[in-house]
Amino acid sequence: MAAPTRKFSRIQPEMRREHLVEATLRCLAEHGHAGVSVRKIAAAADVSIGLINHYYPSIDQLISHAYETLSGGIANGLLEASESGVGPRDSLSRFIQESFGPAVLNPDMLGVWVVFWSMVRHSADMQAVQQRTYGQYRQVLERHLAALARDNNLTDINIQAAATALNALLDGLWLTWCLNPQNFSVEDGVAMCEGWVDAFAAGAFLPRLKV
Amino acid sequence: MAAPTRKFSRIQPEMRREHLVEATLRCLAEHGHAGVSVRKIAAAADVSIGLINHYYPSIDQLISHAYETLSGGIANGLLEASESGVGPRDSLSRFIQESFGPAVLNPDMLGVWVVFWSMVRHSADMQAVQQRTYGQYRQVLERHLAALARDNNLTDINIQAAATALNALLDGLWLTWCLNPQNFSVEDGVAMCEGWVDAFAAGAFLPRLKV
DNA sequence: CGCTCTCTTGTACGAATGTTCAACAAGAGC
DNA sequence: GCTCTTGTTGAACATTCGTACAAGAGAGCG
Repeated sequence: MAAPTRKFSRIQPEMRREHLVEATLRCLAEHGHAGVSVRKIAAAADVSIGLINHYYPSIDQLISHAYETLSGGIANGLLEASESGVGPRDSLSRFIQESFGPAVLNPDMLGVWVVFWSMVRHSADMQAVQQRTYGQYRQVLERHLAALARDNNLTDINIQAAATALNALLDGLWLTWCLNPQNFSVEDGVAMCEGWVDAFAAGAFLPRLKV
Repeated sequence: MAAPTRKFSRIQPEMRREHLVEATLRCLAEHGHAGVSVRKIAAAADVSIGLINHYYPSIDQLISHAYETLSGGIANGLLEASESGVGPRDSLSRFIQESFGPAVLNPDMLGVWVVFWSMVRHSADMQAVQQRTYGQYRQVLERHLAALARDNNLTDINIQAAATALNALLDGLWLTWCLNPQNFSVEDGVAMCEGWVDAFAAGAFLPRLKV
């Protein structure tokens, strides 16, 4: 009578890992820190509890892998967006626009990042991922800022510090907005960042950021 | 022979609450999210497990109280520091200096704030504390920035957006530094913020931040 | 001194946690 | 069609969690 329903299906390890990471991110976005749970993630991925530990010896490694995946995805999005610009000034505008896009600026995401940050201090793996991805972000900004400085005949400026500042402004606005989206509008956020880049191009930061 | 050692001592409710909050902050700084534990906090405060629940019906309320205490303390420190300045420009410098002082810029603190932020989304109490304290920070910045704008004959500038941006720059640098203190030096951090204020005073943001 | 109030203690309980492991079954290879 | 590999399952374990609650003990007051 009842057809013997398939109890589970096999998937290639690579696919399964991707599948688990995706479920992890969904779980963290929904439950925040409470989502760091083998059982909750297993339920979100619709697999058994044991399968998680089959692929990841400990749950920390799954979280770490999810961190790397999310960071890499966003870094790629920002890189692609900025590369599509014509000239450094336009590239920076696209970087800013993408930073305030729905994929990045999302209150649900705050719950995810907060989990990651909380683990950076106690996990060497997470520290490594953090440093690598932060380096990626800043490197992209440094390249465009350096080109912009050259275009505007700005010399002896500390590009690394400038990229750090712009990145911090973006991060700070992101954090502020995620904690309470009513703090400011997306347009104002973009305007504040664009204003910073304009000021940079005009040499407004030169006196403080000499190399 | 052995003197009957006192098993515990009574303290006035107000003092006890302060004592518990202090232990909570120490616990969060040391253990991060794992520090959100009645047992760990009780051990840190050297009291019994039950006493926590005597003063706080649920642990969330203790965390919320700790959030309010820490935020209020830092807000007071920043307010006092900035009030000691002569004129708006100096006040802002002192605000910046204090923001990069050891009481605020401390990697241990990141673990504490991360716990608070993670609870903001799911707790109305925490949301209320967040909005109140963020308003305090920004209000102080708005006052000094408005005075500085007046001194420099800048009109029709969106002071609220400017305060948001400066606050975000401070927060973003704080976050970046706490995640990895080797990202930049404190002096560079101060320089980037001072540079932003200089650019603001020079009217560099006027085109983007018209009211 | 003794009474009383309540601050404080510590056990108890059910629920949820991460990890382990033996058993099952899907699907490729022959 | 059979075998074998291994992806997958789910029960079991010790641990930790937050909260409840009855009993104990400090300290002020009569």
